[in-house]
Amino acid sequence: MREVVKAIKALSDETRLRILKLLMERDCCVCEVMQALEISQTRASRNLNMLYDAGFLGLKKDGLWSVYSVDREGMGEYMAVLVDAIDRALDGNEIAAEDIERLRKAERVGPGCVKCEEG
Amino acid sequence: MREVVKAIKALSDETRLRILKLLMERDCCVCEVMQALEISQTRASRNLNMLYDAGFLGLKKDGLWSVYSVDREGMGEYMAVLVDAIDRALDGNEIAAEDIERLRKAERVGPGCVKCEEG
DNA sequence: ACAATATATGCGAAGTTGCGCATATACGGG
DNA sequence: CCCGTATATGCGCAACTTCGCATATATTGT
Repeated sequence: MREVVKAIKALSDETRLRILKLLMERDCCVCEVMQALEISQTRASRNLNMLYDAGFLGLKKDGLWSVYSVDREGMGEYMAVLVDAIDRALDGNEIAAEDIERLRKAERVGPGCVKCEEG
Repeated sequence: MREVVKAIKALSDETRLRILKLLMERDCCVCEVMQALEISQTRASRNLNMLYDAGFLGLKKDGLWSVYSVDREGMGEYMAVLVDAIDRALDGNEIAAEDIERLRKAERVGPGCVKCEEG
């Protein structure tokens, strides 16, 4: 029961839903998530970690980068169903679409980059 | 997006997951939920209302009683998927099973009843 | 109209969450 | 080994949540 609540709590936040939807598009490192969602590094890192901690995401270190991905095999069966429900619920959502659009232009650069200063 | 977050937030609490699972067993009035979950009247009423407000439950007034039910037709399609996921996740869960067991012995009585005083 | 009962709600206290700031950690290049 | 870069984290504050108490509201029977 505790685990189930934890999983759902991980999904009960707009930032994390946007991240999850973004990662369904493709795997991302923290700085790409920052740019796509136009949020701070702390915020991106923390929320990614919450989804990871709840078991929704996989993490692969690639040099300096932490690359997160939606881990459909690793998560419990009911969690995959939850992910599908969210995917469906946010299909065509404007905010999510804008996030994905910005992801296209994102680069693997960090806090000091021009794009992040602008926001 | 706001609606989706609201729906998931409504599910992100142990009490409300127990209530939802209980109502999948059968429709209940507030006092039955109180007894089954061994929680206060305020707590039962408030959490039922949150699930109702998010669109998961239907409400039918029957005299003095407010009878809540899982409203699969009324809710959005993705919400029904969420409900199914939770049903699956809590299948065989001990706490949920005990709630259902107590529901069998529950009666339509209110705050002043012996059963509620005991808890 | 009044009493009894089932449910809803305003308010406040205690706990939790989200997140910015500053800083720590980890990694690769020179 | 030192520096620059990408990510993680301790701390603290502001906002939000949960829930009990007391009370309000609604409904039924007399």
